[in-house]
Amino acid sequence: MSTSQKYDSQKVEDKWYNYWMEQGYFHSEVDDRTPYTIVIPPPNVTGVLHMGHMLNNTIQDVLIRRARLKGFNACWVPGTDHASIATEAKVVAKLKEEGINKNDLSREEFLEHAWDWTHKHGGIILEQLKKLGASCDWERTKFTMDENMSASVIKVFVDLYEKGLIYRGYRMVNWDPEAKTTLSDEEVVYQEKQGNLYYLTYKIENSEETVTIATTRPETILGDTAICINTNDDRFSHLKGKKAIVPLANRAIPIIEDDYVDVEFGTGCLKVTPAHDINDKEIGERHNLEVIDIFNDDATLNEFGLHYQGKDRFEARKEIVKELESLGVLIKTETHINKVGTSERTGAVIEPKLSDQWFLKMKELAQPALDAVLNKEVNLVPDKFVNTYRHWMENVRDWNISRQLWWGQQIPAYYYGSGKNDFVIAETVEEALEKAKVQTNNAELKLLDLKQDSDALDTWFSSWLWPMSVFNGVLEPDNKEINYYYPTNDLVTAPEILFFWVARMMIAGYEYRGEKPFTNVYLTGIVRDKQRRKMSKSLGNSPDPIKLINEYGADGVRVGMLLSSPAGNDLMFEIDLCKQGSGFINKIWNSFKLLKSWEIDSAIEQPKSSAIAIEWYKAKFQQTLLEIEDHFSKYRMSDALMSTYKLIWDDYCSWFLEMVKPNFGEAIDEKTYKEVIAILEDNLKILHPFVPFISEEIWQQLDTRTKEEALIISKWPEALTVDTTIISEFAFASEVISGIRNIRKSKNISFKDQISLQILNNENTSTTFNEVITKLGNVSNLEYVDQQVEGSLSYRVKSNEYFIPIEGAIDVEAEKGKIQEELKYTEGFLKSVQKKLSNERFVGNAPEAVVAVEKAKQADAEAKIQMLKASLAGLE
RNA sequence: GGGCAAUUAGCUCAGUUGGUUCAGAGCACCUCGUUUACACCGAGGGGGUCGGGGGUUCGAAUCCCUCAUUGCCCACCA
Repeated sequence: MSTSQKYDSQKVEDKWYNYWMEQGYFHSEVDDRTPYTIVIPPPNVTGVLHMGHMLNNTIQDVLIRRARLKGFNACWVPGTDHASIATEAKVVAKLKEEGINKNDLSREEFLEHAWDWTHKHGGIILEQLKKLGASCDWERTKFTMDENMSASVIKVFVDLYEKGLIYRGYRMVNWDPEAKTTLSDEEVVYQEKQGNLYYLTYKIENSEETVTIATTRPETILGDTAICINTNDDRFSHLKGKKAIVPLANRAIPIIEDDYVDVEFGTGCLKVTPAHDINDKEIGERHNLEVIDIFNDDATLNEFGLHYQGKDRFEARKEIVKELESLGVLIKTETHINKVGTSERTGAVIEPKLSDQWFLKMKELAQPALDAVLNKEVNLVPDKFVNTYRHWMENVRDWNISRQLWWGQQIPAYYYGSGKNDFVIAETVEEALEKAKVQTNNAELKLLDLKQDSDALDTWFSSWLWPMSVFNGVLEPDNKEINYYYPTNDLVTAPEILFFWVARMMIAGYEYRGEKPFTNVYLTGIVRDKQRRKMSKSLGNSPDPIKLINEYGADGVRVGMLLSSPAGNDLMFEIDLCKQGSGFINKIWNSFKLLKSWEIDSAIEQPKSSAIAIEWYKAKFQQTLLEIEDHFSKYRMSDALMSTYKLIWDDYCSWFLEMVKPNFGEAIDEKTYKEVIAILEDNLKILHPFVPFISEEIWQQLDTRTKEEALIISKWPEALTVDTTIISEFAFASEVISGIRNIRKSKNISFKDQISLQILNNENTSTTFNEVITKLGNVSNLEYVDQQVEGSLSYRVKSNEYFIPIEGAIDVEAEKGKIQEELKYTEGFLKSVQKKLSNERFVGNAPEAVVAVEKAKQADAEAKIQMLKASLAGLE
């Protein structure tokens, strides 16, 4: 074996990923083992991998690989989401580039384009996940518009309708004028925007009087159908029962009274536009007002816009303001900050709009999903999200599930007439026909007489079934896969979609299986740059994950992502993290190179120090493993990684390998070598979830492995409680060695110059201690002497004292100063301890153990003071 | 407007019921060092009155109050 070989991450990673795929290690089938299941949060089918996916999927892969090693039947189901709005927008844009207008296409033609696009770009992101090392069961890859998945959605829709939970309603909804569709409340993002508050004067009919109102949207006066004053506002009581004239439109509208009006805001008078404001709509309903919708679907003004007809709402606003100003109607303009709803997808300003939509009643459905979190049947990690979740669930509102889009599952409502309620709901058009015949009492009805609702369902109405539908658990609720894999174990996703997706999956899970969809929800943070800006394409601050992988290796990037990302905390990503990650990979690789370079000699007897090093490392390993298990059990991934990192770097490389390393030119004894290999193998097992590639590479280089013996399916070491005596003895010894290093350092003694060490008062030491000192003493170029030499440098560890005689160059005064300083500190320390012990209230109230500790401190300090005084005397 | 969380070293964060090991880790920084795996290295080092102020207690980073700042979520005030 060559020792000069450099680690080539790209080559190694491709090699092992292909091997794992070929051997089918990622694939899971129902068997007798306990399942461990994760369903991937399906990325948008036409999306590309970004840093958020990297973090998210790294965590999932760590969990799934660890579960696999722990002997579970690990199943990670991958897939993609059709993402109706996002994908449809992309397809529309692409068609536009080609000079094709969506409106000129039939639904079927458009869908053909959309499928083309999906087939062309779909799955890119899944290929990218493979580069990261994601060990998904690719044979199970699903798409939310697969036939079964869509059929599940339709079945659920019909079922919920029949239960009376889905209804069609004429309601105020969020209208995205760019995508020309409604959005759910969750898809609206409120942004603070600087706007204006315009004060407009309306004339009172048949009078010289006027009334002034304040509005942020002057263009909507064209849709005004009332002026509203507060019932108890005396300032305006004289206007009661009169009518005001809408400027421009010159319509007379009633002046009404309602408690809704805030007398403090603006002028205390409110213009009412029921078609374009949810509050106005409610007032309108209370007062039976006319509703005038002034907008087209793209938010240009319609015929009620008078001479502004056809103009965009914001353009019209500017012009109307000008006209109102010239008419003397606009009497004042104030700046005003208000929150404007925008579309999560297109960014367009949302227009509240009245329209017929499909809704799902949520209150009753949500209850079991709320209870599940409150009684810890489902754990949110970190649990700070429980409050947020509860608040949302307790105030959940009906879900607008219809979208005026084509890309998605079409709503299974079939109209047989033009009346509002002339429809039936059915899974297929044939069934619909039968139902319609019954409903209309018309046996002559034909398929052609039925017209399916043109709307598609909200994307989340398919993804909320994901944990069930990927196992076909909706269409065949009793199939063996769903019974085995469901409920899944962990869900890893972003808190942004806690309501969009997580909550709704729970709702669907309880409704359709009477059971939670997953036990733990790990909510990751948002990946940000160093300036805390969210990483995004538009800001250009997001590195290309694939480039990162090429440069630092997937293992390196995985470590980088996990180094600083506690659950729920945002990750401030910078390239340095990947450097640290690849540095760790390099360290692992080099430690392996060292081991490979050793000559093995079966004739050599095992040195005592090696035996001790092995015993110590095994204990240290177990101790750390317990720590790691604890971190994992609390989903503290960074901590689990850091414990592993330090175990490997500090304990294994810096101490253990130094201890067992044969002297230059010598061979290693066979017994030690075998133990080192065994230790390395255990190391590789616990490293594997974090750094799957390099760990498999080394594992396979160590021995010829059959396909049943690959690291990926080996056995995770069992965490045992061990006697930690040897660990503390070793720590004592390493402190002594550190003392020598310190002196070398402070006296500028080159490593090449051997130094002597004399030990005084060698108490509290053990065989272990002495062996470690001897071995590491060699490494430290140390020689032991028996007698104390005049003018030695000294240092102390516990109550032992160590002297290093150095010819001539000893500054006695400096030595004395050092000791005096230490003495002073120790005396001060002793004083504080004594004070505590002489405090009756402390001794009376503190637990015995605490008092005992203080007493021990006192004794130690007293002993040390004596020793220091003796040293000082020796120097005189 | 309502609610929730946070504030510990230059940065990102640990710190479990107040008390052994309570002021820590990683990174960054500074100094020194090519000795036979690794300069993607080794050995050292500096650095924090635990956001401010009060209180409870023998004892507070930890519990209570208050103020300040930041972040997140929710909400129909024109």
